[in-house]
Amino acid sequence: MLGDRMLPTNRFSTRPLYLQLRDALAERISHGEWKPGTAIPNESDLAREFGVSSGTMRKALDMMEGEHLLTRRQGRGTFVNDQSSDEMAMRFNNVRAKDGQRVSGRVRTVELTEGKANDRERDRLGLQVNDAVYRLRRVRLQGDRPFMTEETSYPTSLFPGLNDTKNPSHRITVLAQQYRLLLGKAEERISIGKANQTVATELGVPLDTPIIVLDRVVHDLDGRPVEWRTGYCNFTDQYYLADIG
Amino acid sequence: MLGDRMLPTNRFSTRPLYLQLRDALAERISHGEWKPGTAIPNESDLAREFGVSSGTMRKALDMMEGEHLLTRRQGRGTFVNDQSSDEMAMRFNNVRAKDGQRVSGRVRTVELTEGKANDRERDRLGLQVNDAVYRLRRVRLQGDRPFMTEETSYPTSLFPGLNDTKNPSHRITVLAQQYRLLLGKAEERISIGKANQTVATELGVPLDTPIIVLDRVVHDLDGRPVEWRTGYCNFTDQYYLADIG
DNA sequence: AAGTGGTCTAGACCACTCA
DNA sequence: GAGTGGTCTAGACCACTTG
Repeated sequence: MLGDRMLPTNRFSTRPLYLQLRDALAERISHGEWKPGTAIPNESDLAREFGVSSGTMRKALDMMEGEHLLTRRQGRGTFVNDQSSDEMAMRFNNVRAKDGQRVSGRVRTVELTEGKANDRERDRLGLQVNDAVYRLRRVRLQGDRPFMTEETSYPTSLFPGLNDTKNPSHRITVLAQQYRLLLGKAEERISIGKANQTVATELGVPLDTPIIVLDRVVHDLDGRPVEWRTGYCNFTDQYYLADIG
Repeated sequence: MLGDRMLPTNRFSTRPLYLQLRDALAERISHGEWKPGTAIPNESDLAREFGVSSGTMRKALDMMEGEHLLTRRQGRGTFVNDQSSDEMAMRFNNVRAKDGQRVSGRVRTVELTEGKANDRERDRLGLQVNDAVYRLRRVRLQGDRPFMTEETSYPTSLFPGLNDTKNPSHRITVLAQQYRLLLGKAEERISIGKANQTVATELGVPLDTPIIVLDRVVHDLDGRPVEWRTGYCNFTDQYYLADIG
């Protein structure tokens, strides 16, 4: 029982305890109380601390493992995932080289600007009329060959001061960790298009070359849009791999 | 405890009980003992029948719900999913109309043939040199306009007599249910291509028109490939939506 | 009111890792 | 051998649906 200690769970709420626990533990991660890569207390200690049974605590921890916040290893412990690791960064990247390997490659940042969100940005990012965004243009290269040029928009409210950063990461997982956001799901729309002048120049292909357009929105754990990216891909040596589960 | 009754779980196996239970219950579905759309016994009755605690039985049932085999509804019961329902059929279809709705549309079957699996079929379907496949060619239409032409291969060993069927379903979920297969995950490779003569004719577009190529393998619950489909899409009014979890 | 799944408890024992 | 997560038990109580 909670007794009279002040803990972030509420016995009188109708929200299931294990969800309240998840929220409380997730907050410890996003607030930096539990740091990436470190171990957290074991299940029974946490259960005692929060005044719940270990089964209920386990349900919360298992859920968080499914949300890529934690990794549990039998005999070792429970660890906070480092979102800047390659493994976590690749979660949202479904572009593969012909050999099946995920493509990370080098990235060249072309431009960073700030402005009022336009119609499409407001739609995709769920913003209001006067909300502002940061816009980044980048080119991704495999070896020396550019295969994707992208335009990315971030709500300024979620990434304050991003424009003052020297080299803002091109990985949304890294940015999110720096700005203490926990990422959840994403969706990506894939269609076909033609290279306009800008895209053609940056990809080094003729004007009107057929290209793949990737339109991706990444959300945080609560479903709020965090990043909108439009990528223009010359998929001569790559393909997109969608897992259907 | 199991006592001396013969039940398909084994206390001496190292495989966790809840996984053995899942297998046993899945078998009841695939064998037709539990029919699509019907309710199965409640949790505590099942637990008693198998001689396990209700918590362990629950873990198996929850897992099967995650595998789209069952649907559980508080106050009502646990039901076997009907894989021929629209909802289940749409699981593997990520093609959307511009308005965001899933595209089902009409389907025209062009050709059904049988033959030895070629190199790519053996690769994608994990077949041996002398294994045979059924091949189906179809055209999918939205309204009166064809937007995808597809070539699909099925191992004959999994779909015996498919060539004698009058109108074999174009939905893998329906075929699987008819042939008592339980479906698991799928992966889809998306790339860009050009319409060859056949594709151009069937889609009603000029030769060499840029098209989206969808290369999909559907597996059963045990990970065995069940269907390989290559779709050639004229995505003027559609796009592909990938969920990233 | 009866029956269902959903949550929660308070343990026990096992499998695995590491000093 | 001490400590961890993974499995399993045998219940209790709650929320929801239906006759």
